[in-house]
Amino acid sequence: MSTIPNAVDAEEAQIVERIYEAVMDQRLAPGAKLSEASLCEAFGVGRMRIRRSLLILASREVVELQPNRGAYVAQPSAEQAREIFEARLAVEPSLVRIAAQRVNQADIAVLQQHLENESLAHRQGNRREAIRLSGQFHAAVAQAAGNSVMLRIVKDLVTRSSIIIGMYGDAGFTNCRDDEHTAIVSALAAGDADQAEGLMRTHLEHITQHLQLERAPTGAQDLLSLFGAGAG
Amino acid sequence: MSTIPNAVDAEEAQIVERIYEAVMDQRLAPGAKLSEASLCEAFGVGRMRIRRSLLILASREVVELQPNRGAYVAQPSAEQAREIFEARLAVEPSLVRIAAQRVNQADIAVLQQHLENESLAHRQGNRREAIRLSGQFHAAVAQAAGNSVMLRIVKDLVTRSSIIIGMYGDAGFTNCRDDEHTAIVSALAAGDADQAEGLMRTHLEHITQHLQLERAPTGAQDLLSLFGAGAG
DNA sequence: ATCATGATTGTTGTTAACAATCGTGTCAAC
DNA sequence: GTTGACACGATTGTTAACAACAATCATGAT
Repeated sequence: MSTIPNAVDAEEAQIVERIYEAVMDQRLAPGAKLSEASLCEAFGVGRMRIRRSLLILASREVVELQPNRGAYVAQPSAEQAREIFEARLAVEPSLVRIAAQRVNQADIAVLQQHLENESLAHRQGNRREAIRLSGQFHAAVAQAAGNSVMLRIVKDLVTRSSIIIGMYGDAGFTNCRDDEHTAIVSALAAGDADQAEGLMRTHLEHITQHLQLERAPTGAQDLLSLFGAGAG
Repeated sequence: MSTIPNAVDAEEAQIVERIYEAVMDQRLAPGAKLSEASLCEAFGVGRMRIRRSLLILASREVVELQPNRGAYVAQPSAEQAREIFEARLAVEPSLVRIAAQRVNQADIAVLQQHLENESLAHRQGNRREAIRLSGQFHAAVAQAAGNSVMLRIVKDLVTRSSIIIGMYGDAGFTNCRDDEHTAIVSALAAGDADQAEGLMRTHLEHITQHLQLERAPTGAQDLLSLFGAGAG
């Protein structure tokens, strides 16, 4: 599902996508520094590519560019967190309604496969994969709705949500409860738009309820071990 | 209302914003070429700034970056047009509902001032200003809703809508009918969320109905006369 | 006359060196 | 012992020159 920015360059899009995913499954903590030199080494590309990638990520507000200081993984404020989840509550119920009216058998199969993968990751205790898939489920719904514009919007919101959950979420709480995902897919398979919309709304409300919007940021990390030498 | 991208640089943000607005009020036609040299001359800045600005615009899909060919104002396909208006129909009714629940007297005053300005531009026959304000009304609603994340989303969608209307719209049709805007503001002032939502929905459906999704692109233009020598 | 071919020109992409800025550690003064 | 200034090192920002690519136009063959 390479839902990368505008078709600037394949290599560049891949860099953006990998940082995106690293942020999404919390391998990159909020506030982590993304120095140009480290990224150059990690991805084995010139400084220009890194610079452009960081600018794209900044324009999506996944990283913050501090002038003369460098790039850092974004640390949304409590107010921004509120706005992001309010946006999701405004967008995703409508989105799943659209999906319910448009899905075909193949889309359902894809979603069910996704549920399977989520369940597997949970059973295997693969926390990172579970987090990543949990977030990507919402993007998969957008994909099923057949609207790439909304897909992009949801993907950005979900990624920033992962950061927020990392900052303000309960300790053991990952991202979503997958049984709620299962219920949504069931409603989609039944073509019940009302139910799907309602389930999505309550699902998002559940996530929001597990946030404690008074917290402190985390630390930095090592980039080379994440991206360098065949890790993707 | 400087709702520019991430706080990269004031000068850069201004360049992005001005191109944004030029696209929005159709001074820059769909498919118009944005050569680096012309923009450097027009804005009086180095190539690097222009390059970064174009990348930001491309990541918002307002311009298209063709490798080794340059930057062009985007030309959304009929399918993309459908998706964009479907997204607006999914987002903006929910947004105006939020606004209805949250607006205070000052917000209403701002919106009414906006209606005033729209009306004035219409009466004066200032077509460009009318188009610009007509689009910005929807951003103003997002502002009234107090959600900067959704403001950003709506602003991007509205800008791309302007391109679409330029490509696929009826001849005399500008952007929105401002009496519908007036009705929405009235509903907001009355705090009637249901009515506001319904009015926004029908308003967007009206716009969609005035599109003829089978057309050809337009031509190119002169950039220096647009941005150069004190024109903004 | 039309089409293919090749040089030319203009534009974009890339690189590397340089300049500016910020954070840190050291040293002296209080 | 703490605080301030200063200098050093590291990182980012900028510029300019160069390379690569695409479009255009002229040329010549069919």
